Amino acid sequence: MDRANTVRNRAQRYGTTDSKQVKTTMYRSKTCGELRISNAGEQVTLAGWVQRSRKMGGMTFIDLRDRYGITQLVFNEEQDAALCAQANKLGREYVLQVKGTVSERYAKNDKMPTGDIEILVSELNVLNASLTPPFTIEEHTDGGDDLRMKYRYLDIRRENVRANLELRHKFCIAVRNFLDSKGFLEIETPVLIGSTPEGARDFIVPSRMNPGQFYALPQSPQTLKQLLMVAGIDRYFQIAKCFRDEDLRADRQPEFTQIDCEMSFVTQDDIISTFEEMAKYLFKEVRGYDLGEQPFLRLSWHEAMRRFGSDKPDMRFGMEFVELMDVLKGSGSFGVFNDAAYIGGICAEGCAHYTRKQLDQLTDFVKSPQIGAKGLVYARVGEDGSVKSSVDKFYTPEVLSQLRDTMQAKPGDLILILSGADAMKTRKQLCELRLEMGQRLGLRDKNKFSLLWVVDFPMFEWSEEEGRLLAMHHPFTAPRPQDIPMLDTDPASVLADAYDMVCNGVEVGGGSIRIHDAELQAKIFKVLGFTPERAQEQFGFLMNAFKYGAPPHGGLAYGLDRWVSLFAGLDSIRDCIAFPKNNSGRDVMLDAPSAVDPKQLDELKISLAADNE
RNA sequence: GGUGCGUUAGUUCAGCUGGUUAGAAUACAUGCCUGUCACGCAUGGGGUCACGGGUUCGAGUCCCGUACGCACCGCCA
Repeated sequence: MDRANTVRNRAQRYGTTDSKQVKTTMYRSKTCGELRISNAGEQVTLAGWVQRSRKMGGMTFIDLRDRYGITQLVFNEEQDAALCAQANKLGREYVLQVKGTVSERYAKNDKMPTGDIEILVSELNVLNASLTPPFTIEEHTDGGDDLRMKYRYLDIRRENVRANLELRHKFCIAVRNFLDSKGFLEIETPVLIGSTPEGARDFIVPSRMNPGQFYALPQSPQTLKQLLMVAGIDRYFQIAKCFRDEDLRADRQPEFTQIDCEMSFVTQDDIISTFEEMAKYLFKEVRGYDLGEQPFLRLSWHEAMRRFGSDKPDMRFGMEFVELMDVLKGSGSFGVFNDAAYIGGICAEGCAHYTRKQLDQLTDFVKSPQIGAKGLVYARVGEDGSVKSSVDKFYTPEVLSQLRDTMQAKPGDLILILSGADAMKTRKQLCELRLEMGQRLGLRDKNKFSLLWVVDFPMFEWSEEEGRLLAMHHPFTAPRPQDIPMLDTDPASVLADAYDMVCNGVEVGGGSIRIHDAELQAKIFKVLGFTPERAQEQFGFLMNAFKYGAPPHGGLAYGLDRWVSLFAGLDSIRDCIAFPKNNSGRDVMLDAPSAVDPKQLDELKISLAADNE
């Protein structure tokens, strides 16, 4: 890959800060990214870090780097032997200030924006020395993740990490511009709030002035933004830090950022159209990607599960599920299918040539512990339309032809089939297989984006662990008005006025119409297994507020880290967070969390269990 | 709470079926080199093979445990 081109493309794509915006200071008159051939002859002062130095006999070249780019410095022994000797002593990442003349290069480098010029240095100040960094400060570093996190301040000097942070900045500016133009007020809500047991585990913070009592950090500003609606704010947003004390993943951090929004006097359609417009604006403004005029596709949760086995389907490619119960159950002697509660297939176009080895790999994939399928049935469609499958001996050619026709498979296609006793579980397994095939066929292009809304989520889901219904979204979500009567008769079938925005198989935002009626809210808590006393104790502040004229309201929250990761094509949200936590929730740079001084614990009236000391 | 993979030079890694003094690349240091830009060439220093235990005549290599890292499942309203 041509490195200079990727740098230039990224600068265009991300709208990297124009270095000319950076004003002259005592330390420098120009940045390392802005000088061009038109500046030849100018006297300039630059400051930056030594990226690399090259000694060629009596000449020494140093690449000086700052946030804006790299400029080559040149020292010539014949012209100033003492200065050249000084330059030869400089190590990587030394901080320099240099004065000199911009001059046209004898040998130009068309791979870098400043490649036509160099600085003939007349004065060199070493502002600070540097130890040899533990990994190379380059786009393709030799450092592993752990080491990069420990020395994150060096990692951020790398052009691509810095570009991710710049992209994040651009994103936030665009968010503020859009929401401001729509009349939203940015309002900060507290970070020290009360603990609520519903949902994720809270991070808790002891209160010195109230011994034995604890604040909690918000999992989201949900209830506070609803109170702002009661307060008549009408349109609110906040770029809000949220905290959840759960296990981490590549796309999950214990503290993360939401674009949290709420609106009054709106229906689901009002919210969807507002935030769809916002999504299109952000894609165009920040990513330079045109999502077109068409409204996003909307799928009900049940339809998404039926057709893709997921509530966040990747719509960059088709390969929809085809249910095969009518075709394969009971029409042959294959016991596995005859006992199945669900049989579903996907059709991989042009994959009939897959070798036995490749098919075995796919079988191993679906049988792996994280997928957990029992086995994989496949059927190849030959060029003459004939079907050759792994279950040939159980079915007549007529049934297999019917399979081909039901799957709408063409000559050269490969049909992959999973079955199981639990329809939902099997669909999820088939979803994983679909994503794997999409990956293998190159259909999950990081530069292509496909968005949709998933709507009509179930209101509740059954928790085996707790033996009760839990709110699928959160307990403040309004049921669809037509489903409210079912709260008494069949709560598990009630659908919610809730919606998720999904991009490329990633949930990038979610929200709902909220309950604004104290009685309905009390009823939901009852369905969730709260006694009236406990509901009042934990959520009384909200239900009481509803009694003072709460307007109908609803909202949505975008996951900022996920948006930026998608825009930058990152595999992990860590790469767009300045100082992320590792897999175990540790900050390896600060070595946090850590034990505290016993004096601090005494002040808080906290004692630790013996086995923790 | 669980599963898988990993831990060897500053760094990224190789090291076979257990067998003499543990290698490569890169980084670092020194020297040569006047148009390099992944400069080149030569020389050199650099290792508690994560930790603890076990098997064995002998362990970087096999076994058990622990710690740490990454990915995933559970969990994440």
